[in-house]
Amino acid sequence: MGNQAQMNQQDNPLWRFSRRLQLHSDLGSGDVQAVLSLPATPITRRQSAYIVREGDLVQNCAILVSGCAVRHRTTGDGNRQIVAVYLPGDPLDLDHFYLPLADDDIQVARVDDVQKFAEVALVRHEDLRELIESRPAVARAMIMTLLVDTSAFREWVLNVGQRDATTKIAHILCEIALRMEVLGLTFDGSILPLNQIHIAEATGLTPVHVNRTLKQMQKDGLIERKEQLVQFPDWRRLRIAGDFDPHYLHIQGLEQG
Amino acid sequence: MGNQAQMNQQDNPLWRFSRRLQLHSDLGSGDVQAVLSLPATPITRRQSAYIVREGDLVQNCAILVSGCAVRHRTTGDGNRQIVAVYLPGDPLDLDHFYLPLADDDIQVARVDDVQKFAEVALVRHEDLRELIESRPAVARAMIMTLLVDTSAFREWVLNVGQRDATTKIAHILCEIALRMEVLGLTFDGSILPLNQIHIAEATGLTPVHVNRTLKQMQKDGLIERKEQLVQFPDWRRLRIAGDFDPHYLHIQGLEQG
DNA sequence: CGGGGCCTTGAGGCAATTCAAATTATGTGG
DNA sequence: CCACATAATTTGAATTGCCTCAAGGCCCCG
Repeated sequence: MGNQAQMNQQDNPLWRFSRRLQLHSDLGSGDVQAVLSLPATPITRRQSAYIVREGDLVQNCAILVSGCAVRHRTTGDGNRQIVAVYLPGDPLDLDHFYLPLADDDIQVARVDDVQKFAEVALVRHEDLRELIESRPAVARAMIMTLLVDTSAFREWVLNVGQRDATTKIAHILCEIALRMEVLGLTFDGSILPLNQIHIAEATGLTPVHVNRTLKQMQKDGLIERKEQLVQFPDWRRLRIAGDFDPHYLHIQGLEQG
Repeated sequence: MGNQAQMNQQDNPLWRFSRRLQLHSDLGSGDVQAVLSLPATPITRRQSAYIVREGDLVQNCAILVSGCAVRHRTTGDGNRQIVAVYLPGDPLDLDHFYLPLADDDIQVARVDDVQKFAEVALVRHEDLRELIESRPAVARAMIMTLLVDTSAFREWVLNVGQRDATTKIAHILCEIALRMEVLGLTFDGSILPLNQIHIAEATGLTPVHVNRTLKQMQKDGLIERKEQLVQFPDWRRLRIAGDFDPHYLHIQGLEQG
């Protein structure tokens, strides 16, 4: 029965989300149950579909269940900058609960290879309000999650502003790899959720230069690539090359990788 | 008496802070009074002094009263990136209330010209907790303030990642000018709170290039300079040159500048 | 088997950097 | 109030990391 209950729990679309909340804050089992019991509407989105558009007045909070999404902003002359990458379990726009007018686009970056779509769970702001009013620990966990994302934004300002191409790319790879690992998504050996164009838009480089830099990183043994797979033969070296110190992600119980 | 009371109110070190909170959210007069009555310890800091250091376990929330401060992060090889500029009335680190381990430095960028120091009001987290527990509207206003800052971080990722030197600099000038105006600090004609090195660190450019770009902007009539003063002969042109759309600052009642 | 993503490669150009040094402000103590 | 130290701005010359433009190749999918 315990086993059965656990199986059911992992089938809950919000299961990874509950784990994500606990990366930064402790929740009681009642809190976790309350999160898992949130009324959530599952929706699916194809590759490149928008989940939120700049200017939307958002009524729901979207939580990524499968696939990968990116948040981006655009300059007046159309240049795109990715400001965040979202993985399964990540809330995409908790901020819109407090500030419902969206100022970024959120878009599917990668879909499930067999299903051909990404899954998102929508939670109405009203239901969310009820949850956080009855569960202060959950409210706290959500705010901490928001603030950790904020810390990551600042790290991205630094990454985009001060590092050279190789370091920028290595840094982003490290961040994604670590976050996947911590959420039980096992990056190493699995498929990189971003293509070279995404990496370009996330680092402020051109796709051409990303391509050349990846080539060079491969030659230097920093990464290995077979088709869509990206592997890290030497995690420590990549971390150093990417000037990556994960403290800005505020992950509980992470001493060193 | 009413006049007297108002005078006293403006002398309160937290007066501008209470106005800042109301930029994004409405507060009742009881809420405002509660904010103004917060026990705050005034401290002074000289030019370039640190208010918070990366790694600190912060016990207080710092609110800038006078002068200018910047928040920055540093790469492994010592390159600095400013990620935020703070003006009088801005809370410097509300985030540390929820996530007390600092991951940025916060430093005085400019002091009062006659007093030679910047003023900061320290509010103990304990007192802050009491306030937000008794005043939900204040709690909400603070979270919204945090999230507006977050939106600004994302705009900075875009600014640093995708725009050319002139646009980057014009954008930052616009942001600071607008924020000063909205807080009643009247930028135009007053002294720019940042020097060229700060602008360089905020835009990801070198000080040398910032200097050359400012020269060019002056020649093009985008800005005017007399000693420390920076003036904008044509606000509209600067806004366009800086690709500046203030919606990301979520300022209530701002239709267009 | 044709078309659309995505990746790859080459050649040339430029925006911004690096390095170096002079000039001008700002601040300090005698 | 001047002499000195320090910080900030300015200018020049040479270099380079990354971009632009352009085209070709691969693979998946209908």
